[in-house]
Amino acid sequence: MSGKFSKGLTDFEWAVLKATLEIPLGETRSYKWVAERIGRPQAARAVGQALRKNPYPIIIPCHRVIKANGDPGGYGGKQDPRKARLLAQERDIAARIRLLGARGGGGA
DNA sequence: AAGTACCGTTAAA
DNA sequence: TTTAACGGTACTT
Repeated sequence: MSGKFSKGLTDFEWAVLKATLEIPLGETRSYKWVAERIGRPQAARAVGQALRKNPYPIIIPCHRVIKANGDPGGYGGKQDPRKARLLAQERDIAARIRLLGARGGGGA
Protein backbone atom coordinates (compact mmCIF):
# COMPACT_ATOMS: atom_id res chain seq x y z
CA MET A 1 0.00 0.00 0.00
CA SER A 2 1.86 2.91 -1.06
CA GLY A 3 0.17 5.95 -2.33
CA LYS A 4 -3.48 5.31 -1.74
CA PHE A 5 -4.09 8.92 -2.64
CA SER A 6 -1.95 10.26 -5.45
CA LYS A 7 0.05 7.71 -7.29
CA GLY A 8 3.72 8.44 -7.18
CA LEU A 9 3.94 9.20 -3.50
CA THR A 10 4.16 6.71 -0.70
CA ASP A 11 2.73 6.85 2.78
CA PHE A 12 6.18 7.72 4.04
CA GLU A 13 6.42 10.70 1.73
CA TRP A 14 2.93 11.86 2.67
CA ALA A 15 3.90 11.70 6.31
CA VAL A 16 6.99 13.80 5.65
CA LEU A 17 5.10 16.35 3.59
CA LYS A 18 2.42 16.61 6.23
CA ALA A 19 4.93 17.11 9.00
CA THR A 20 6.71 19.75 6.93
CA LEU A 21 3.42 21.56 6.37
CA GLU A 22 2.93 21.73 10.10
CA ILE A 23 6.13 23.68 10.67
CA PRO A 24 5.26 27.13 12.08
CA LEU A 25 5.98 30.16 9.97
CA GLY A 26 9.35 31.76 10.42
CA GLU A 27 10.62 28.67 12.20
CA THR A 28 12.86 25.85 11.08
CA ARG A 29 12.98 22.22 12.03
CA SER A 30 15.59 19.53 11.56
CA TYR A 31 15.19 16.41 9.48
CA LYS A 32 15.20 14.45 12.68
CA TRP A 33 12.30 16.56 13.93
CA VAL A 34 10.24 15.38 10.98
CA ALA A 35 11.59 11.86 11.27
CA GLU A 36 10.47 11.58 14.87
CA ARG A 37 7.14 13.14 14.05
CA ILE A 38 6.33 10.55 11.43
CA GLY A 39 7.37 7.75 13.74
CA ARG A 40 10.76 7.09 12.13
CA PRO A 41 13.30 8.79 14.43
CA GLN A 42 16.03 6.97 12.58
CA ALA A 43 14.86 7.78 9.11
CA ALA A 44 16.18 11.32 8.96
CA ARG A 45 17.84 10.40 5.67
CA ALA A 46 14.68 9.02 4.20
CA VAL A 47 13.02 12.28 5.19
CA GLY A 48 15.63 14.17 3.21
CA GLN A 49 14.77 11.99 0.23
CA ALA A 50 11.08 12.83 0.39
CA LEU A 51 11.92 16.51 0.61
CA ARG A 52 14.42 16.27 -2.18
CA LYS A 53 11.63 15.01 -4.41
CA ASN A 54 9.28 17.63 -3.05
CA PRO A 55 6.33 17.15 -5.42
CA TYR A 56 4.80 20.41 -4.22
CA PRO A 57 7.61 22.99 -3.85
CA ILE A 58 4.96 25.68 -3.68
CA ILE A 59 2.96 24.07 -0.92
CA ILE A 60 5.66 22.24 0.93
CA PRO A 61 8.04 24.56 2.81
CA CYS A 62 10.97 22.22 2.40
CA HIS A 63 13.24 25.19 3.04
CA ARG A 64 12.06 25.20 6.65
CA VAL A 65 13.66 21.82 7.09
CA ILE A 66 17.36 22.05 7.78
CA LYS A 67 20.05 19.92 9.36
CA ALA A 68 20.38 19.54 13.09
CA ASN A 69 23.62 21.54 12.94
CA GLY A 70 21.78 24.55 11.61
CA ASP A 71 23.27 24.05 8.17
CA PRO A 72 20.90 23.99 5.24
CA GLY A 73 20.37 20.49 3.98
CA GLY A 74 20.16 20.11 0.26
CA TYR A 75 21.86 17.70 -2.05
CA GLY A 76 25.44 17.06 -3.01
CA GLY A 77 26.74 19.84 -0.81
CA LYS A 78 24.44 22.80 -0.59
CA GLN A 79 21.47 24.30 -2.29
CA ASP A 80 21.49 28.06 -2.77
CA PRO A 81 21.56 31.25 -0.69
CA ARG A 82 17.91 31.57 -1.66
CA LYS A 83 17.06 29.28 1.21
CA ALA A 84 18.51 31.61 3.84
CA ARG A 85 16.90 34.54 2.04
CA LEU A 86 13.53 32.81 2.06
CA LEU A 87 13.83 31.96 5.73
CA ALA A 88 14.67 35.60 6.49
CA GLN A 89 11.53 36.71 4.70
CA GLU A 90 9.40 34.24 6.58
CA ARG A 91 10.91 35.49 9.82
CA ASP A 92 9.90 39.01 8.89
CA ILE A 93 6.39 37.90 8.07
CA ALA A 94 6.12 36.04 11.35
CA ALA A 95 7.32 39.15 13.20
CA ARG A 96 4.72 41.25 11.42
CA ILE A 97 1.96 38.84 12.39
CA ARG A 98 3.17 38.97 15.97
CA LEU A 99 2.93 42.75 15.93
CA LEU A 100 -0.60 42.60 14.59
CA GLY A 101 -1.57 40.34 17.45
CA ALA A 102 0.29 42.47 19.99
CA ARG A 103 -1.49 45.72 19.25
CA GLY A 104 -2.89 45.69 15.78
CA GLY A 105 -1.19 48.94 15.12
CA GLY A 106 0.08 50.07 11.79
CA GLY A 107 3.36 48.26 11.20
CA ALA A 108 5.64 50.07 8.85
C1' DA B 1 37.86 14.59 12.90
C1' DA B 2 36.72 10.34 10.65
C1' DG B 3 34.19 6.18 9.99
C1' DT B 4 30.06 3.39 10.45
C1' DA B 5 25.21 2.04 10.84
C1' DC B 6 20.38 3.16 10.28
C1' DC B 7 15.82 4.10 6.86
C1' DG B 8 13.33 4.63 2.57
C1' DT B 9 13.13 5.85 -2.43
C1' DT B 10 15.05 5.82 -7.17
C1' DA B 11 17.93 4.45 -11.05
C1' DA B 12 20.45 1.13 -13.23
C1' DA B 13 21.96 -3.67 -14.62
C1' DT C 1 15.04 -9.24 -9.05
C1' DT C 2 19.14 -7.41 -7.13
C1' DT C 3 22.58 -3.87 -6.46
C1' DA C 4 24.25 0.77 -5.97
C1' DA C 5 23.62 5.36 -4.63
C1' DC C 6 21.60 9.45 -2.32
C1' DG C 7 20.61 12.09 1.97
C1' DG C 8 21.11 13.55 7.76
C1' DT C 9 22.08 11.90 12.59
C1' DA C 10 24.10 9.51 16.50
C1' DC C 11 27.48 6.63 18.14
C1' DT C 12 32.19 5.01 18.45
C1' DT C 13 37.04 5.32 17.73
